[in-house]
Amino acid sequence: MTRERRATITDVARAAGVATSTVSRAFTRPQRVNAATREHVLRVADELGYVPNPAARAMGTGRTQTLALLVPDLTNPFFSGIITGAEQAAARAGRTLVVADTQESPEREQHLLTSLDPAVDGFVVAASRLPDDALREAAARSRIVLLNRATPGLPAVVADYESGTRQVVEHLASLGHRELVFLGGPVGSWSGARRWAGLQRACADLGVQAVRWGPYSPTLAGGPGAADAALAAGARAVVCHNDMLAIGVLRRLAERGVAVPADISVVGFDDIFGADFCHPPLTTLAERTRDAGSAAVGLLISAETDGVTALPTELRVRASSGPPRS
Amino acid sequence: MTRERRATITDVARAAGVATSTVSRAFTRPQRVNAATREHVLRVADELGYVPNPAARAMGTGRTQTLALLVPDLTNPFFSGIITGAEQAAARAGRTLVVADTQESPEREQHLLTSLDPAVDGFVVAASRLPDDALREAAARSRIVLLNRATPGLPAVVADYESGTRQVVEHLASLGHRELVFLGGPVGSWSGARRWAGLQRACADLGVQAVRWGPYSPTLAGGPGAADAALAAGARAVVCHNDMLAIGVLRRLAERGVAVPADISVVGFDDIFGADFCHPPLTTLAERTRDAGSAAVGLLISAETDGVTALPTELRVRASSGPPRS
DNA sequence: GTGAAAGCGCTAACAT
DNA sequence: ATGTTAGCGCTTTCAC
Repeated sequence: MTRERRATITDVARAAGVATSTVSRAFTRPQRVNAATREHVLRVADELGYVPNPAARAMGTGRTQTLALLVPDLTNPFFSGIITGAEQAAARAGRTLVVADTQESPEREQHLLTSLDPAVDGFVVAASRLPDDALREAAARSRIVLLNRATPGLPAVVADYESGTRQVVEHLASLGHRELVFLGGPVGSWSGARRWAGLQRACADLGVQAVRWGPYSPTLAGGPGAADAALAAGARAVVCHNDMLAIGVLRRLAERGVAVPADISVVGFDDIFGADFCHPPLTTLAERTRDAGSAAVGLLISAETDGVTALPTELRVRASSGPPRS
Repeated sequence: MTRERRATITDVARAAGVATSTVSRAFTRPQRVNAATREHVLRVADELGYVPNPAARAMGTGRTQTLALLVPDLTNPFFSGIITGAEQAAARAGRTLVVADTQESPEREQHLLTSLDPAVDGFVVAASRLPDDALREAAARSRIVLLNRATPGLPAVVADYESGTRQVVEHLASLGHRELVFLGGPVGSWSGARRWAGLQRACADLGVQAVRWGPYSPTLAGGPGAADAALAAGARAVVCHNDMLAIGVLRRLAERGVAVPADISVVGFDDIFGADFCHPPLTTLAERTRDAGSAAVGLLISAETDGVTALPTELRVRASSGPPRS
């Protein structure tokens, strides 16, 4: 099968009887070319099936009109919302989005940041696992917006964990809980640290005892270990690092015949797909992931160089939390 | 903040005291350059933080080392597996993957196929909504591999629906069901058509009555309408276009106090994230989406031009299906 | 084995 | 308003 050679700007120029620069302008600065000529050029281009070659365009301008989104785990539905939001915002702005999976690996994240650099105009890095100085160094080369991670000097979009964790604690306290266990995720997780810090502050204010256990894997697979530990210690309310872990915990508790929420209340973070139809439906702190994804892309495009955008969160109370059985 | 200018091949050549062509060769044809020179060049390049510019490379060669994946709906977890598999296969092969959402729109799919064309070396188009001739036309310009869609002349990766649907019908028949209702998805859906065709054949062979209703939206939102219709007609077993719809149906049945599976059995397709922890856990035909994604990318890279790869499916029997209450 | 030089398709001065 | 021309960073003949 022989593929047709793509029409170039030169082909269009020749067919339209104008210079290549006119064709170029007709596409990039329509107002800077006579209306009639523009019409004509555009029509000829269309007939020839001409589509500008972004690689060639990138060479002259240095801008690729492409943005990269780095996520730690493509299979985690939490990031689906972010991807969707980012993709929409990029598409709206006429940019192409490249999505890459860092597989929770700082090395791979670092590698992508350098190898993709010449190919893109900037990065949205979600839940970065990189140390602050590595991020700042990368930011000296490329435009970077952080998502659910913040470090001084870099623009970031984060969930408002301060208010969010307070909502969680108030909810549990109002149900009569006086102590809670935080089932923590990876030690290096920035959002995990913020969640725990917020919970602690809120607990202190509201007279609730809080302890942190873990780390547990922030996946369904982390559930059994976390659930067993909570059970062994007689916890009556657990707050999990994220929904994946929380759902894993729920499943393990069901296996072991433990009643939720009568025996133990379970709360998660993220409100991922599935949190409302697992059993029992999960009480969780919802983040506006679509908005976060599109906000991050927006910052990237507007060339923001600093500042933290905090997005509101919302506690979704479902059946996994309730008053402790006395 | 002034960003450092990226080192170019010229910088490396100058610093290493060789010609640019030697630097180029050191990267692209390591064996065609003296080992010592190569070492030296590579070391200098590393010191300068040189990373080849893919856009420039693309101009000379015409290959961008970038592949595009088009999906109808990024928020559908079914496609998460495909994205993951495709991304892994692309990364393994040193390619970059671009993911775009067609939003179930043939027009947008068409548009992406042409506008992205010069930017990528080929497309994986998942669950294409385009008519056969539009696909063939696109394939004359770009390299295309279809996923869960097939049309003569184009390479494709599909699930083995023939065997899969038979497993579904055998399962229901073995439980004592003598009739089933297929709650169909979008009319234009190729996989929907194959699923229905397979169900019909299997039903004919096994003496089961089958009727098709719909179309319903293949989303959670499609559930209520589909469930209500099934209920009104007294269906005892429904097979849904996909898991999203099936879970929507499940939720609606729960709302209406209908017992699953005693009153009605529900079966889905895809085994998406959540299918095993919704309530009751959903019996569904699992497709190997990760494998499908990576297989499609593999075909793209190996420049396959035709042939259908059928991937095995597996029925996951869970609690949503059972014998009808007599 | 290595260098010199000609493009790849496009944009952006600079002319006209 | 439009044409001319010089690159952008890299690969690739073609010489040496």
